[in-house]
Amino acid sequence: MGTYVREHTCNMIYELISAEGDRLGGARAIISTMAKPREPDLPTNGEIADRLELLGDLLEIEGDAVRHRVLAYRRGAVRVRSASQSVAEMALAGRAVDLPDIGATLQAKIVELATTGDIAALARLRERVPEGLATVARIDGIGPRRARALWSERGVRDLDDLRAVAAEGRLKDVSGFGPRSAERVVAQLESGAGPPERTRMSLGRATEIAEALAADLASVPGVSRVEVAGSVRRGLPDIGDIDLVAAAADAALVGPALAEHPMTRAALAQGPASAAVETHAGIRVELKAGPPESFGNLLQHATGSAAHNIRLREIAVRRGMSMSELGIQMPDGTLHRSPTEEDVYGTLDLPWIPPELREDTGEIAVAAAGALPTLVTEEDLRGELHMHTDWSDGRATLDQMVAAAGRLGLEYVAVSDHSKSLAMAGGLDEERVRRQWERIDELNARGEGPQILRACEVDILADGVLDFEDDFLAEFDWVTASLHSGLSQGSERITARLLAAIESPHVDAIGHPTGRMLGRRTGSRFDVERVLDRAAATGTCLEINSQPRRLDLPDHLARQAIAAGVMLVIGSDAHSPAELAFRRFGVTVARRAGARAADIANTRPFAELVALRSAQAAG
DNA sequence: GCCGTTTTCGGCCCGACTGTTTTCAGTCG
Repeated sequence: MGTYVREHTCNMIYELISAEGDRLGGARAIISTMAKPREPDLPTNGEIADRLELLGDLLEIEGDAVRHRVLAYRRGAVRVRSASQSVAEMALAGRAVDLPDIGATLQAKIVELATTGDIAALARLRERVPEGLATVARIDGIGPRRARALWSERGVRDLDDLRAVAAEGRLKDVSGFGPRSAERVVAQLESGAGPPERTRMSLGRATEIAEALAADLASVPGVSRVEVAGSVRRGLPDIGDIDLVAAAADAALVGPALAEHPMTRAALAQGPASAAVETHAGIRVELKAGPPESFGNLLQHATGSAAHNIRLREIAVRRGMSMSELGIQMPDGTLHRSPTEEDVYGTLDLPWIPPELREDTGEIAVAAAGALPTLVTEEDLRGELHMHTDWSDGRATLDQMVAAAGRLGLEYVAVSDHSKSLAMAGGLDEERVRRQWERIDELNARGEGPQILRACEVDILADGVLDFEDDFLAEFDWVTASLHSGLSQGSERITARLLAAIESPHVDAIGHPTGRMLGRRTGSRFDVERVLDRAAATGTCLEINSQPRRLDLPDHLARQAIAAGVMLVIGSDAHSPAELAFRRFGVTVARRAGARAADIANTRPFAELVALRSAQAAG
């Protein structure tokens, strides 16, 4: 019965998603791009998106095109960039039009790019408008109109021309420019040219800064509530800016408090309803403030994503309403203000949608059908199955780690230090493992605190052999197998190593399956379809590693794993007591993947986990 | 250029902040 309901709900969601036009179609996409090598001569999604964007930019700078035509190119570019399949392949098969925002015209242009290497319309446009102006227009405070003015009034065709004009002090008389904006452009050109790459940081670091600021601003007199919004609240793995919202009787009080905060390096903007600053950590913080009566509207608006909000506003418009951060203008002209987000969504006849799902990937249709899953929460986690002690590369003792897990209310905890081949991390050989077990047995004998599992993070060696013999592995309560070396091997070898571990009757989970490190290295390539298929068949769990630099599996693969019937585990990979708190980020990834508690193995009591494990050993 | 639970034509999300064209356009999120 339970199983039926679960699968039925899952299928329903999947069908709705498919009906939405493959917006959640990461699954098939990843399979096709990772299972077989992409045709080497086809343009990547990024290259296609760059061309479409350039087409839109140059059209806009030229100034003759209908504004919405420009926007259509830009929307198409965004959609192509975020697509998880090869859009060139899709276009060649006539299926790119299945993507939202891609029509017959854009598909034809993508086919043209894929087959001839260029787009004729773009080539003609380049003859009329200098390509370099697109870069000029991307400078902070310039934009297409001013770029066109620079071109027509000063003959500026690229960044170098702009530098020359600026150096001669001939910027300030260009229409649209005053002394302030000229100064701003000059400053940018001097500080290393071009549009600056804004600092990005991990979700973990951004969350820390955002929550500290929110707590401090909440104590400002007259402020009743401050919440973290934006991409931090949606749980994206890497963060470009921090959004905060405040409820205050007088909104104008909050901005100055942010500007004067010790973390603030420079104020960027300041108005009665919003403020922006840059912190010493180099990240931009946006603050919006409003009255408590419409706090729900403000929080919903600032949480985004932009695409999700646009979709909602379109729904509102179709019903004769108009939606903004101030409230929802009803058909009779009154402004309906919502103190809570539930009321905002309710006004559109939708259930509240968890922030982690607000990416315009089909979640609104799922919500409208009443088929949103109840997502897993941190409170659902009963045990920790991946953490280290100072027996290997952890920074705290076994006793300290176990005690910390106990304080978090965990029922069971796996002591899973590295195996012998990972010498760099002080990996344990069989003898040291047995000594560690003696200590575990002593602690368990006391009957206090969480149940401690004999566990390990065993290396999957470069040839696919596990770092411990089968007989020895059989003695552990929980075995996580991970790749730590040879991560750049080809897809075939990585796949073979993962499959070897998955097929072992003693391996319970695969740790950080892709090996990605955010901002440092992309994950290993492997045959996702085969790995998921065998993991499901053998009952081997795949880990969502909660370390902010890993977050691995990534959300799209976790979603695909759930659809394939694979059980997931959320592991902190903690190397200190404080890092056990990273579990919240693993939970966030799981939620972005649409995971319910039932999809996560360590939401179960240990007895059930043992049953799962013995079923696997028997099967 | 895209798209349809009012539409295959006629629309297309919304407001804040900044600087400058002193009543608003450009830019941004």
